Amino acid sequence: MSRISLSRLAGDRVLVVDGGATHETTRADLPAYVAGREAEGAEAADPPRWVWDDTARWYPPLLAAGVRVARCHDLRLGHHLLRRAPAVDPGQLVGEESEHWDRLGPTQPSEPVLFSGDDVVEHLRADLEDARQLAAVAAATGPGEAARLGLLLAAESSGALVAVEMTHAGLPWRVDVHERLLADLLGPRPPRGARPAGLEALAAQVRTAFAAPGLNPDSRPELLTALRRAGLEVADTRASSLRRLEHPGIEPLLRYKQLAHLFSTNGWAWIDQWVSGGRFRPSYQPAGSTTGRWSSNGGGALSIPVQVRPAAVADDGWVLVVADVAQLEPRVLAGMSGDRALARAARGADLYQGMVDTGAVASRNDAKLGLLGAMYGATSGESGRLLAGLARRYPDAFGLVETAARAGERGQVVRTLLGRGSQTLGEVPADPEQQAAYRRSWGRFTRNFVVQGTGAEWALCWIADLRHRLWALGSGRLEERPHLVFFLHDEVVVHAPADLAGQVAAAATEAATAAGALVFRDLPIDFPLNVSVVASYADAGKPGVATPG
DNA sequence: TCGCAAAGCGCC
DNA sequence: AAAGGGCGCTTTGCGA
Repeated sequence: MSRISLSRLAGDRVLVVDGGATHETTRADLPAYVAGREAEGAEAADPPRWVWDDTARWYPPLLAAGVRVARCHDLRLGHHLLRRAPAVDPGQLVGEESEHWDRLGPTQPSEPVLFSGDDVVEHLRADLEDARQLAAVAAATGPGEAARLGLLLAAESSGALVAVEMTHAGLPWRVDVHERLLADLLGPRPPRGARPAGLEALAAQVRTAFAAPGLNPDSRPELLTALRRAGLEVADTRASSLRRLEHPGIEPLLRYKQLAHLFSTNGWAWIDQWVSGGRFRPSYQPAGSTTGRWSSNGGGALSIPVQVRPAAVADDGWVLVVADVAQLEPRVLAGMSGDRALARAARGADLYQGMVDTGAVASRNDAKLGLLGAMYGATSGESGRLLAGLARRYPDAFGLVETAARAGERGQVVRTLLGRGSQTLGEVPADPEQQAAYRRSWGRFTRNFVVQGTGAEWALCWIADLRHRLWALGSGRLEERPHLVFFLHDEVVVHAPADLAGQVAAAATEAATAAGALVFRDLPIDFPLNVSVVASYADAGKPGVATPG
């Protein structure tokens, strides 16, 4: 496989290093060059791997020019990952310009790419950093570590490609449907700074019910005062607290809070800002979370509320294929711990039911409660009570999270299955009691880190594999073929021509199996998917069993 | 007047 | 029914 690195030089020149050969091109000529090498690679069934400082900077112009690449290596993500990887000697990453790579942050989508205050960072040599990263991986300590890290870097980089492609293609979004929904619930769009009529009417009801004529329901102190004056004892203004109260004003107040939230987070202003050309284009941040999960820094892609999902509608003649993994994290725990009993329970479509069927727990609810408690570090309540019994049934699985928790409490770094390391413990409080609480809290974090992080790795492998399968199903530009339009932790949405829906669904399932085999070689685990073929995202998962894991 | 923290709600 | 992990976003309230 050829590995071709690209670096920005002064002006609009680009340095291309292809093995031993070096030449220059320009930003304007780059798409044609990349397209040519991709075509050659496709013919030989061995596409090049493009090595660049930041996928979010190099890939958008290529896509805009109609050029899709098969694979890349994102040096920024790679550097960050390897610096924290316990199997890697950080000294391997030190060299010319390396301190700049240490400080490299994600590019902000709002930042104009051409303007940068730091000239050195703007012109880092990709080939030099690439050589260091390759050496660091090759020298990783421990059997199989280099291979696992290589897989992780490839998956992480592939995820970066997916992120840019999803922003490029966008999630199909029907503004007319969204606006009708808003109008039905809130009334017509109000002038800037004003409340919609629907909210104003509810606010009036609340004021009347609590005999508080001047009350602004958006103000927590004012609201608390009004509630107490009405004889209600309440510590805060959370909906869950309010729901416990008996008072005729509570119902309109809860309704007010719900609609006010919709208005401010996914109302007209949100549409103006994030939907264009019939597409919702959020900005994704691969590995934005310390566990390796993605985050998003614009548009709120991590929480497209159920309320507005009816507006996510496929184009005419197209469908949305929505696939999510049932109980991802418990399955990941089974795979990474090598726990045979839990793996056996994971064999069917419903892992929790599997635990009941093998006699480990009395009910499906107990299974869920107990496992979630183990992964999140519950200590008390119903969940805590179940832990001891489950720990005997699944010693390897429970042992793994328990070990991670103890390590975290001691201030040690923990790692995912493929080798991502956790950050180090922060400043520990001096007060003994506070210190103990802090350490326990950190232990809960590291306990969850190993499972959530490995789950993120499985998901990256899943979408990386799916991306290739989708590309092969069509022809033409990316957005003319079935393509990913949304990804969130354990769920994907593919926009596809209706006649390819069956093949897309099959591809998603095959990719899940492939990812399981890649990540959990020794103990392959089933990763059954719930797949829906729908016109609107809101209709996904309707007839199936909804059991987020 | 600005920036930040907390509250509160949404997603997995 | 709530608890336990990870996030983003908006508004409010407060201190500089």
